[in-house]
Amino acid sequence: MDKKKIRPKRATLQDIATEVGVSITTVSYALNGTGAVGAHITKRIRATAKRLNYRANHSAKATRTGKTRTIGLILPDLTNPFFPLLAQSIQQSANEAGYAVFLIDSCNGVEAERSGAHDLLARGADGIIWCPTTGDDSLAELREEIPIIVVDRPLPDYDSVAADCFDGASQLADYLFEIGHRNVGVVTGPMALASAQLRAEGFINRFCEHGTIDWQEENPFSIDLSRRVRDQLADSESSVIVCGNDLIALGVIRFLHETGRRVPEDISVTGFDDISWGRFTTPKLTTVKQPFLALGKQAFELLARRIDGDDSPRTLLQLNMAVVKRDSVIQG
Amino acid sequence: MDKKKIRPKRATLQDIATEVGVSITTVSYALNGTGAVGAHITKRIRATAKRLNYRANHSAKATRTGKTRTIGLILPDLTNPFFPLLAQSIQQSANEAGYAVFLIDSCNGVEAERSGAHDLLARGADGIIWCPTTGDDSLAELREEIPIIVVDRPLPDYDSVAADCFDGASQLADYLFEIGHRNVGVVTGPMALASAQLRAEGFINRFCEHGTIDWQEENPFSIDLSRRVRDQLADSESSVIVCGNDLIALGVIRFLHETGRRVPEDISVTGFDDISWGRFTTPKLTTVKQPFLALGKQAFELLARRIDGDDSPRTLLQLNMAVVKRDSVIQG
DNA sequence: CTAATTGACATAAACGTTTAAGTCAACCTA
DNA sequence: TAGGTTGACTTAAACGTTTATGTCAATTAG
Repeated sequence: MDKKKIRPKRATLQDIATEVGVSITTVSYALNGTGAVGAHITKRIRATAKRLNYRANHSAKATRTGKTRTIGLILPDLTNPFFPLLAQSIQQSANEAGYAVFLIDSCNGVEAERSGAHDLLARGADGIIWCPTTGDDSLAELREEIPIIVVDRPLPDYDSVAADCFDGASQLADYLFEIGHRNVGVVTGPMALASAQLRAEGFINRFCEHGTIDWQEENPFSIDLSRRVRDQLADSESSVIVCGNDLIALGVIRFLHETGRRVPEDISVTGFDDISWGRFTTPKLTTVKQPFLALGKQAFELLARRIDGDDSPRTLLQLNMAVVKRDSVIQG
Repeated sequence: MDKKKIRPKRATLQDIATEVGVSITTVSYALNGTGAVGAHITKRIRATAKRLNYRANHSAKATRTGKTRTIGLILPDLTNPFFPLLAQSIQQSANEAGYAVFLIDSCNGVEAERSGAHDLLARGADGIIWCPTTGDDSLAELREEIPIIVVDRPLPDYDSVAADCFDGASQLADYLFEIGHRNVGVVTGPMALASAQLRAEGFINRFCEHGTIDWQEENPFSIDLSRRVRDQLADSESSVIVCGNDLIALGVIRFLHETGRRVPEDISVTGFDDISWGRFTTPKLTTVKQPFLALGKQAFELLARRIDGDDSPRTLLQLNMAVVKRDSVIQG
């Protein structure tokens, strides 16, 4: 007769209440530990809740409280292994605090970024952690409506949590200089992104104190190299190529390999981020390590404070980086 | 005086209603196009909605309708590049249908899998697409409460959408035989997983018709190789190593390289999945291609039908695979 | 011994929606 | 012209919670 297979309706507070013989209120108080309820009744309520397999209706709770204990995480490209690591660390901190995280891959699209953020808002996320695809402030219109933390790529007018790329790049410069390199080629990331720019400046400022930058070229944060970069590489006589991130470095190593030059025997290469692939390539990649765990933790905690109403001034949190010495660099 | 910075309260149907001078109901009807409302009023309602920057309160809608138009996606490990690709394709289909997707990385933990699913249920997801970490049916208790589609790794008692790994592996066997290989070593994935098992069986069944399997060993779907696998590889005199997925293949190539054997000159290697890294390694990986787009599309569409109440019998959907011939294999 | 306090519960309003069931005028039909 | 139909809108109940306020007995204070 009735066509629809009845998915047994979820138990509600009401069900528990009638079963135990108390009011809905008491059940709510008992389960949330938010009101004065006798020990005995509490025990019985807990028991029947378990027996009826009660699970709170989050939507209802949300309409009442206006809080969903859900945060959104908008990342540019899960295909870049940096981001899954970041996502995992954020997810971990969030889960520990009882938040669920809603991960959205904007696939490097500003439009997807915007619509994803709107979705999050519509679904009632309490806050958003965002890594901007471009340098654009594409979420400007939402800034007043929901707390947003920008991660990895500092953006003006937002709370930001990022590794101290400038310093990390300086450390890399020191290291390369120490082991004898004096001439470098540089492949930066897209200079519109703060993170790419800071890396480039940090390195160049320091290295120029004693060494020389043979050439500098821009490339997307991708393993695919632009024509211009390939041309520069083909002609380069630098002893080391410094890359804006690991992906670029892998692309560079691959190109050098294809054009018959050995890494690191003929030419050294450095990356940036320390994604896991870097340990498994040949040669193993020398790079600058992102503090993934700390990054996720700090970003989430800052967001949580904002959600709880903290309205102290905008923050820019910088975390330390460190050079990871592996095989793609030898003495210059 | 009042400490909390007032985030301007979101506009509600009520606000629009009083502004226009009609009832809440009319506004709801007009905005959803679900009731009979005059053209003129509709236009005015739309206008003021836009002016007040109205965005529906999704939680409230959800408590009333019981639908959130949100689906959950539980994947084992975003760090494995197969999954971001899958996630992107599911996300695309879902977004086109007006669904948001809630991505959860279970980090290969059964417990995280379970708690993630509970979170989804609590947040009122309408359905779940799940790729099981192990062969365990860890979501058994939820099967009656929410539609669940298992993807990539068919599991009994669930609707499943997966590539036809058995057939794909058979094709690979045909190809290798055709170009002259007669002796292979096989590194399978964890045989507890249906996908790993089907790949192994599909290959072995077909290849054994004319060739011989020198040895077979199990390894996690990871770039790290177990001691046993490394030992087998060190002694192996097979002309080709067939791997359970691309990650394993990359690990194998790396190990062979470290132990002084050239790929493919000395020994050929095949992968499975066709993750994007495979195009950028040296040598480029010969593999069997997953139909990512179709996989995501079919999985989502099946889920959507279930959400809409379709209760036809359980489905197992198999999608075609194809061998991708690149550089890691030469004639045997 | 009375009055104030406390502990344990209940009542009822509220959150922002959707939707079944009215209402009421205007139009059509016969 | 009486009766029915339609179109445009409203009323009010409902979804499953939370929470301010109320009630009433038992305990405590003076």
